Amino acid sequence: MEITSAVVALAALAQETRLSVYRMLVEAGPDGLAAGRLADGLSVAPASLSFHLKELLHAGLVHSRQDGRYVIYSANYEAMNALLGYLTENCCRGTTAACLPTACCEPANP
Amino acid sequence: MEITSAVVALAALAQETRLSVYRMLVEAGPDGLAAGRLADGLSVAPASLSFHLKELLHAGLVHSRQDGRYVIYSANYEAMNALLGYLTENCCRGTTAACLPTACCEPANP
DNA sequence: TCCATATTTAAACATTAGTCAAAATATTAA
DNA sequence: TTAATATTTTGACTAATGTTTAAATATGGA
Repeated sequence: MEITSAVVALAALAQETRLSVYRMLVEAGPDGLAAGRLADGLSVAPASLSFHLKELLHAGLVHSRQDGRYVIYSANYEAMNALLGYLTENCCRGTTAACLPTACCEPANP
Repeated sequence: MEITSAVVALAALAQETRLSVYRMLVEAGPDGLAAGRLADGLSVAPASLSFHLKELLHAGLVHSRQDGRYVIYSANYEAMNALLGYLTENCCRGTTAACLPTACCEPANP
């Protein structure tokens, strides 16, 4: 992963509405949710939601597909994993056993 | 984890210099690196680096400690893990077995 | 004490991001 | 075709972000 795309992805998630949308989609699973569902669930104005969904799309964090008059959004799990991998890459130069997201290195010495 | 602190952490990482600094610290391990080392390694002006380190500190992503005339920064691995956990929380409602960063859910259906 | 090194702070400036209101586009149903 | 629903686009406005230069603070050694 390139640092530029990591920055774009992180910036996309670094906003409360978008992070909420994203987490809703992560929880929803591969089937995703219609834009209107997201707008209702989060009480966001449609125009605002559309703006944020475009950011998430542009960052490659979500997919969208047209379904009749609805547009269904879903999380891009591959992108998510690539991002998490990028953040923890070469953690502690691999010297610590459990250098994974759920237990990435020991706490720093006090 | 609160959404507010997640947003602050993500915003802190959503900038090329800060992301580079952070990854350098993640790789360095608990011992950390002096500010000057980071500035040299990344060719960033000291004032600019200081600004970014403050952001990372404020976001809780790094620790700092004074060591003589140096200030040593190190990654806060607990904060990192909390953030990654927050992003993948309740992924696919738990219906998919391998719902973890290294393999978070199956790809969305095409 | 005085000087050099290490780091932070402050101020000014240009750039970018988010929100809102209004209008535009697309799809379905009557 | 007309009306209603779903979503996106545009433009205007305010606020926040990142860079640079210069000065300030702190530590260690001559």
